[in-house]
Amino acid sequence: MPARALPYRPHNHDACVTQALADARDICQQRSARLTPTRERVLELIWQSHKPLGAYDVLAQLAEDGHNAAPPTVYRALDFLQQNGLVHRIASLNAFIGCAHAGEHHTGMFLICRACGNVLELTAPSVSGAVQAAADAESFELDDITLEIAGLCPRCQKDSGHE
Amino acid sequence: MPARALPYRPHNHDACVTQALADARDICQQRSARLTPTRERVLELIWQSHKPLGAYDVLAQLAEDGHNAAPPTVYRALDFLQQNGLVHRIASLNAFIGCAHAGEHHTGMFLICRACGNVLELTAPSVSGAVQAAADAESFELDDITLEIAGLCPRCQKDSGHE
DNA sequence: ATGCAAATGTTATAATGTTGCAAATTTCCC
DNA sequence: GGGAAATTTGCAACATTATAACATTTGCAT
Repeated sequence: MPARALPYRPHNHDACVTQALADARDICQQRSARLTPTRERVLELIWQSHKPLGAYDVLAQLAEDGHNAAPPTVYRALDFLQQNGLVHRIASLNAFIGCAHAGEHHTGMFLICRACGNVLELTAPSVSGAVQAAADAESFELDDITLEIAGLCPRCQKDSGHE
Repeated sequence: MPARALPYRPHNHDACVTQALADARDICQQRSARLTPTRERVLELIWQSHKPLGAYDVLAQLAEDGHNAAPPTVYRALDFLQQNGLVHRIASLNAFIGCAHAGEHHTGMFLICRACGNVLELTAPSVSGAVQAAADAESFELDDITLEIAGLCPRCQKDSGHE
């Protein structure tokens, strides 16, 4: 039993957050990258759910903290977190989500439920392999893959049957 | 010899444009969708190269035509063209590119050269298959795939060796 | 011709993201 | 510890991308 698809199931989400923050601290330690309070707080905010958060949403939440931040503060924190593999940007949504495989050197693939908004990050070697092969066939030197799947998660498929 | 990867090679680009416009007229005819002058002109502008064009670039070019258009004009034309499978939006670039397989019911995969900016659209059944399988494995009902690969095209790989 | 639906025009505004520079903080080396 | 260098933050202004709302015009069928 794979215990997969956490975002789509009820779970103790505090554990997600705690784990993510602990991982982040470890990773930054290892790379001697500075996980400053603002950066850590932004990461925590991003992790508050499995729905991607826009930069301006983060900004608004910081404002609720009493932190009177401007957009560059948020974008810089997000850049840092991306650089260090702690969050991903979802291009099709202009939003950010906590990385579910921080540190692991992976190619993310995102299943985005257009009903509930939750996102599941997968690592699918067969997909990366096929993409790599397709790029090779064109002699294209692959650098970065954006792979975002929109659709309906299992839970929302059921829900749509009987409103 | 597959004669592939047209965008990355010298070619008679006027033929691309002519063909694209002819295809568009056919397709719109079949679907009784109205390819109005503005829409057709926007499509032509998008096809002026194999580099994706931003909505505001299109707007600027329309302005050069003497067409004093506002953003909604362009976005509406682009929406129409997307609806009818004539252009694709590249989410990672916020830009639009002519569809290389108009009418064919395909899942686009885009190889984006970060040096020259050209984009090659591929149809790779093995990739779509792997993606579909990965989605199935999570019981996710797939709706739409965004797959954009950034990297270096063959030509630009060579060029970067000897400035 | 008239009436309806689709398409376009127009104005304003929302949402997202960046630049540039100054001030503060941390690091690192002596 | 002291001080130069580098990193991080604050801040103001601005750039880019996209949409809302409503009026007007056009195409087309009756």
